Amino acid sequence: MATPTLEDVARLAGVSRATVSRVVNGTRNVDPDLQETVRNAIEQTGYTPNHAARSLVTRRTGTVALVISGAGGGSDVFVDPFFGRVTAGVVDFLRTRGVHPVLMLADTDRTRVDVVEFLRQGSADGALLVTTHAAESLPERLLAAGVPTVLYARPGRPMPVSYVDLDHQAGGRLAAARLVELGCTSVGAISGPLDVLASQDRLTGFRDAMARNGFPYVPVAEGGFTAASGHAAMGRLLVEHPEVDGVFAANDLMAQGAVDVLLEHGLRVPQDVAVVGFDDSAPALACRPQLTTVRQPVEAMAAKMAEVLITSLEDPEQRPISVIFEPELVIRASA
Amino acid sequence: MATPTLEDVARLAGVSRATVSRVVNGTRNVDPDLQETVRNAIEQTGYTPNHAARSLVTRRTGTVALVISGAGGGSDVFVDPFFGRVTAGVVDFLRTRGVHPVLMLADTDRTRVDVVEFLRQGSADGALLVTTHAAESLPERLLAAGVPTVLYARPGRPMPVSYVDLDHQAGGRLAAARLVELGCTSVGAISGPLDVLASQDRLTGFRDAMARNGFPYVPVAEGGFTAASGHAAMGRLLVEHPEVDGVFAANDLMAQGAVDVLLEHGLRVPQDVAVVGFDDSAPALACRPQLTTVRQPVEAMAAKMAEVLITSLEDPEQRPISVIFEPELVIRASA
DNA sequence: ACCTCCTTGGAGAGCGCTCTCCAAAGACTC
DNA sequence: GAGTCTTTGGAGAGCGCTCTCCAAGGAGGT
Repeated sequence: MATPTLEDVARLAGVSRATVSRVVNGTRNVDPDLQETVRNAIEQTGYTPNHAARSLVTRRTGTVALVISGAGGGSDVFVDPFFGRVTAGVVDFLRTRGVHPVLMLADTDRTRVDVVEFLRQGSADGALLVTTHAAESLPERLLAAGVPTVLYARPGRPMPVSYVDLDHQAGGRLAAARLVELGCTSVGAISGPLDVLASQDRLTGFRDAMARNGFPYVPVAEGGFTAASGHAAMGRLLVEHPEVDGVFAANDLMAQGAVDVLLEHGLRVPQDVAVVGFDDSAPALACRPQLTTVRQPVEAMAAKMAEVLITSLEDPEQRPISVIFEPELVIRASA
Repeated sequence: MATPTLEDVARLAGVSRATVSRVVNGTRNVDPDLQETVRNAIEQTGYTPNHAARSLVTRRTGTVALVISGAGGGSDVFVDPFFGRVTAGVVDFLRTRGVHPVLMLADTDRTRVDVVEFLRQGSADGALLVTTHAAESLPERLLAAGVPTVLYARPGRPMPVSYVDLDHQAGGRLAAARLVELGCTSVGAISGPLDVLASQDRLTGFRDAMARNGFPYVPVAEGGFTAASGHAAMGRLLVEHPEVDGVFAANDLMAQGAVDVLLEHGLRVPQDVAVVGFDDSAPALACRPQLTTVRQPVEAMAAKMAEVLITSLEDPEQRPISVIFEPELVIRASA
């Protein structure tokens, strides 16, 4: 048996297609008795509205694209707990609005084109773009295609697009203040990739605050936001500055790697070297000692991002919005 | 300007709508010169096929639902690296086929109904269901609704549905063999939630193998697949069996929690107590000492799940398929 | 040269829904 | 009680696409 259509329900209920549509969508007034009849007919036929047909006329799909633009490496972005947290936040908000996210990875030019195509086809109503690299071209492409878009993180070049972001510099300052407070005399930093705005900002904030506290120079080793890269970066730092007694790592994964190296070298954390991480994600708690870290409320930020998109979908005339979140220092054992 | 339609392209190229459609979709032969003309017209108008319209007639959407049925708790399922790995595997395969996953959480009855509705509306072509609890009702609901479905993990009750799974019992046996090989004389197990088939199977396999090796009784503490629950379970085990020198934890997160407790009690791992985890996910590597663990090839399994769904979408007459993966022991430092 | 077969383009009928318009009928005003 | 306004249901025109059918023309067989 073919799936029942509006027509079938209408015939069974003895009304017009329009009336059934009104009952289903709750638009306009429909006589209560008639409504009852229609509902029965729906029940009896097991009718479900066809999404494609509806979508064709309303020009709405009820889905949004959640685009994750890990620069380098395919689907292994998911090993970073960051993306899981973003996903969680987005899903958490969208589900309250009956909207569903379709997950897309944009890591090559080909896939970036796919994303734009996808949106232009009207397969989704808008895009949530989580990108790290400042040079990412998707924001402008999406903008050019007229796709409602919200970014996680400010765009590399100024453009009229909504975004949510963290005050990364403030986060860097928080970390510096903690190390200074602990009386560290020789501090170093493990930064994220420097083509990522957030990395630059965290470092800038950290350096500025250190400078204001009498540390004009801070040695920096660049990492790649992975535990292994943090491990390597800490190793380099240690070779050049064996006297280091305070380290700021630009995310928890790298902090974890750094702690490992320190321990391997027989140094105690935090007694010999204090370590401050960034993000406050799962590794911060799993790490021994547990990490003192700068909290980024990823879930809340992601949820906000979804919220901004939904509102701008409802009112297309709305101007771009930006929401900046404040980081927070979470003191645990490592610093 | 309104978005261009097939009609616009056809008019510009001086051909019929059908011809443009043929060029776009590559169906049937079209004269090369004409093709060229049409392609130019497409280029010129900036035409993109409308997804809803196409979907309405083809009855295909090019998306599948990736349903994650964490029993208890909303979107925090993503803190478990397991789901990130599943997502990665699924995305990795689907992208090669131009199919996109829409992420859905089924944690309440309401959301379960939503999932079924979603599929019945034809918003997606099929469902990938990742569920842990044996009592999950979605498989039968989906089956009843005639939705092509593939499960990650065998269904709680036998039913004609495709699935991929791991030989969890073999995994349990692998862990047992390792502890026996190390000469442990008093072993305990931290199981997963016992309403999860995989937990039961891992435990059964472990117990059977231990029994065959002269350990008729193995004390068990039930955990909940989180680090905290592993911590608590290990604590209980230690109270009742302070002499324990070998532990099998049913996933890495719990193993990590267990190791923490052991260390807190001044016990050395693996010298005093050997610990074997399960999954070989990120925490296994992050843990100090790094975990010896039973590897579950989650990404490959998830990719296979997607593949099975795609093939059954292509051939709806196909009978259910099941694919069982073999676990593997990964020896690191903890055992 | 006639007939058949194959290739290729066009016409047009939907796919299932929403929504604008219109008409009918009841509720008002004065 | 006539005219006006306000409900509420039905008719029907699309939304943009695919795909079946048909016709035209060229190739091949006899």
